[in-house]
Amino acid sequence: MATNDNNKFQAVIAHAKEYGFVFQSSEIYDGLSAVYDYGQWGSELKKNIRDHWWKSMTQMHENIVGIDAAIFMHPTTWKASGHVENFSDPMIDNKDSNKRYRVDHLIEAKAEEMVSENREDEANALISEMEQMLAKDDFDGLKNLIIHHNIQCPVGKSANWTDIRQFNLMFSTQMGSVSDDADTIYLRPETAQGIFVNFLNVQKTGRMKIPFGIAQTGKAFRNEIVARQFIFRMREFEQMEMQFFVRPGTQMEWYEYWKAERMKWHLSLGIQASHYRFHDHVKLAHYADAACDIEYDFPIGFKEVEGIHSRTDYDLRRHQEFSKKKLQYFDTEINQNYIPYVVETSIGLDRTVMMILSEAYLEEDLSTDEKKDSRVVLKLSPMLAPIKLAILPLTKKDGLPDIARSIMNDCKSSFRCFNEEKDTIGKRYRRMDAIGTPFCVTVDHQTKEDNTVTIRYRDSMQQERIPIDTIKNLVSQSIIS
RNA sequence: GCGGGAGUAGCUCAUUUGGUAGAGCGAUAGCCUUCCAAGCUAUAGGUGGCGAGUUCGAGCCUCGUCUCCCGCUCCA
Repeated sequence: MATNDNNKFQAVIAHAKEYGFVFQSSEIYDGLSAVYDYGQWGSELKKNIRDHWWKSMTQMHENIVGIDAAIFMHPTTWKASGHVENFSDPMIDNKDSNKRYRVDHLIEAKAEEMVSENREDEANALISEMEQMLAKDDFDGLKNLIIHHNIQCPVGKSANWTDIRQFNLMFSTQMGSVSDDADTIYLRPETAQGIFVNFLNVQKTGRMKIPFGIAQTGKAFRNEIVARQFIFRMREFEQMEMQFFVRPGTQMEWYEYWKAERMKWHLSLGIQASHYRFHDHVKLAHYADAACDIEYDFPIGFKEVEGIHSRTDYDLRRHQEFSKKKLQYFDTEINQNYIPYVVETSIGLDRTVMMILSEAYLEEDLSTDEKKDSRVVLKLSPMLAPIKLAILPLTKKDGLPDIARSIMNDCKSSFRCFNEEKDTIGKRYRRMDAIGTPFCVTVDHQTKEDNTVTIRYRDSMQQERIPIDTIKNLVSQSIIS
């Protein structure tokens, strides 16, 4: 069921800041809008998610290899991909209702209205006029079109419009010497194009046979008009993408395969199946012949975390046109040369962090008849937890810290450990709960007698005695992805 | 970006009609040595988001600016 619990969302955000997961960028300078930094535990969590994805996609799929392409790409890349054309939508605001609209959406709505009134000819004329103006970036002309046809705000029925403004979603910067006059380059708005332009390199040097995939994780940048909701929509964000190249005509079976495969991965994170759903796209992007999202039930409702798109041969075909290089594959099974079709899986890493935190965050009431008590716990999968094991001497005396230290030294090359002597044992347990540490072992006086410690499990809060020399293996087994 | 709300210590908040800021929790050090937060002592931490104006005097009034939250829009 979709929940809409804004308090929980705010609580998760506050917790993430308080316990060193996520900080606002440049906070001492009042921050930078919609840019965030990962702190000491957030960066561990994020890295663990990325590593798990990388292993699942490459190591566990013999026909998928990874690359790491640059953020800067030749400017023509973005002409070929369609981003120059499609990533800058003219917008207009209504001064009375304060609503903002995409100009093309407004005019298209008017055209549909005309069609419903049996004025098809007028509608077609309007659309073609609009398209000419859009192609020329003729904003004055477009505004005149809106005024001339008395297009009103759907909400307030007002025709009191601002001027039309362009919002380019790509960040640009200058580079020393790019050929000709095109010295403006863009920060990539998606990682996918780095894979497409390397298709031939990887296929030939890796002797890859279709079907095969290329995976990549990395930063992408979008100058969002409105970027909000914490790390859910950031201007600088990280994607984990895989482009799977297939024989034309087989794309739908691979599309279904990857829908199932990616959902399996999501469930491996330890998230309830009922918190996920597929959302099939009805209106498809210009490059797709099928598309869906995997949505997670955030405290603010179901939101997209991952997209799975059947991109046809659009990208490779466009790059072939613009680069004039043959981006084709000779399929010896059917003796044919073709441009491969592509099925893409594209997941937002930051959104996944947000998802994991939302799922794991729990405020538990531990009150008994005698005493009121509660705790905040992150029930993270051990595989993802920033710290795997806390090693706590019960007291600072009697040599207990030395024993704790030797356990620490024995384990820390295998996984992230944490050693702490301060405060009461209960307080230390609760602090570990708050950052999701799955295991705590406590060194007490009995340890000196028989080399055992108590291990305390985060989720159940139960304890049991185990020999010191079994600790490392127990924790190692639990964190295998 | 537009409209609405907000910004005082790490966190949650207080400071009567403008008279140069306090508490609890947290943190640090020590005591206690205790297996599930909230025992004792001490210490640190704020030019009141930032900048300007009005005033003898601004946390409080005015303007600008930055950031956050809610709605519109877009998407990974």
